[in-house]
Amino acid sequence: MEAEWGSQARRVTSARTSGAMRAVAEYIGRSDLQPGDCLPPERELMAELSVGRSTIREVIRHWQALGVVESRRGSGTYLLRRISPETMHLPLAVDGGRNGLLQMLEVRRGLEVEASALAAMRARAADLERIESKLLIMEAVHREKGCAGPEDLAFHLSVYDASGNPIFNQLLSQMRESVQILFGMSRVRVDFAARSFPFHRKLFEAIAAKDPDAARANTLSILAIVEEDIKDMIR
Amino acid sequence: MEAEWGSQARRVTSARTSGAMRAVAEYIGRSDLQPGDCLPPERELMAELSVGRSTIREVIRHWQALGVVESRRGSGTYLLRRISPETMHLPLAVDGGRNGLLQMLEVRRGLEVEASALAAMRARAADLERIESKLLIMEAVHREKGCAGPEDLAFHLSVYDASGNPIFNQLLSQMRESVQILFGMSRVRVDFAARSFPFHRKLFEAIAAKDPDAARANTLSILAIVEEDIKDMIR
DNA sequence: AGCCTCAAAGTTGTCAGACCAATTCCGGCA
DNA sequence: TGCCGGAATTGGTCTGACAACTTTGAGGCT
Repeated sequence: MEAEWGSQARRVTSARTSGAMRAVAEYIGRSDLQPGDCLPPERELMAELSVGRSTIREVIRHWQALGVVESRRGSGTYLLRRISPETMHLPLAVDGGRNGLLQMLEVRRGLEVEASALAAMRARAADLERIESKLLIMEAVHREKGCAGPEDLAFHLSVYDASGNPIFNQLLSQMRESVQILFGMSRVRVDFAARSFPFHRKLFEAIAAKDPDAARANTLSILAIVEEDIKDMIR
Repeated sequence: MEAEWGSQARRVTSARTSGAMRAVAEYIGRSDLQPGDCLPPERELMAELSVGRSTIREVIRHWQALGVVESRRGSGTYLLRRISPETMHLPLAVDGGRNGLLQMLEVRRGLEVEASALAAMRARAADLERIESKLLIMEAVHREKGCAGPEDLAFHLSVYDASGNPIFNQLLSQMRESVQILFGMSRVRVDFAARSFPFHRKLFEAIAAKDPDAARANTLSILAIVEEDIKDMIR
């Protein structure tokens, strides 16, 4: 027995273009092109798919908008991320300015908390080792220089990885990048988020103890400090 | 005093196209076009911006890929979401298939929990009224038919709105749609997630009591049931 | 041999014009 | 009034051409 749950699909691209889009996605999925490699030139794709060049260009523009490829004039079109025909794309529009930054931080909080909880539930010995090593590096650098930007990032990335869900890594990495762009040129005070420093060890301990709730709580503590400092800076 | 925090930006579009993209974004931002309204025809934009039609079309393809506009052959190009030149776009790629579905559900859990917590912190009287009315409708339909798909959706959407952060609505709506597409044609058992039904009232009460932690917990309860049923179905 | 210069080839960016296909609009007809 | 059919409008695609830029490699110089 079934019931309508409420949804609608619409055709959004015409036949040839969507066909070419699928073809390109299949080509990328089938080929062993790695990010950074060069796609075949437009004229070649055009001949291979038996479509006009404008159609090929619109397909490329589409993938470009989704961050899958990058075109360099005079050189070629380069793959940025591997995709396959089954890949789903969720374009996210975020307002610029103070407001968008704060909104994005709230979204990031939700993701970060869940990633930590998952890491606590699923981290294996190897994951814990990796996280702890990043933590030790971070603590050392922090003691020496008073801050530890890249090392902090490395620590959190290792937590995302331990969650076993690559989407968190992808989403949060992009959000961090966007936050820095909104900041303007990725420069911050040396003591940025320094007060969050002790909580990183507590987060690690919660993950090691396989305690999702404690991991959630400590992540919230870290982010509360980070967000407070960010709000200070954008004043 | 400053410190490098680690980031890089790159040029990705050429002069005319990016200029036209900005111009279209400005046009949309300045005009009072609402979602659903029709943009000027390509030939008109072409003349107005003094660029070739192919350039205009590539710009439109770009916004189309990002879900901002939709083109209908013979009719016109329609605005789906308002943007301005300051809007940032974070396209995310999610693997399809069973695995991708489960991963997406985990991401959704993080977002949904945070949205509920924010709603509990910020919901005003009008928001609570809206949420309660959706809840009552949902309960009524549920008692009558045994399920309440669209009404359940309406309830959750009102919670997202009460969070005061439109990104949650945008992301979660897209994820729900994607989940349904992965499901195959949006048809489910009539008793889908029926056991989560009582927790909806508890969630509302937590929000009304301005208790973020209770809101988090009840949202987790709802999602645990939903995820369990989904896992049953995709077996 | 090694390095520099520069022209040729290759590639993306853009324009113009034409035609097709789908939709919409409007006037005439019953 | 209401229906119908053709004209106008609009997006979709192809073709050919040229511009702007990068890469490559041959040739010459040291």
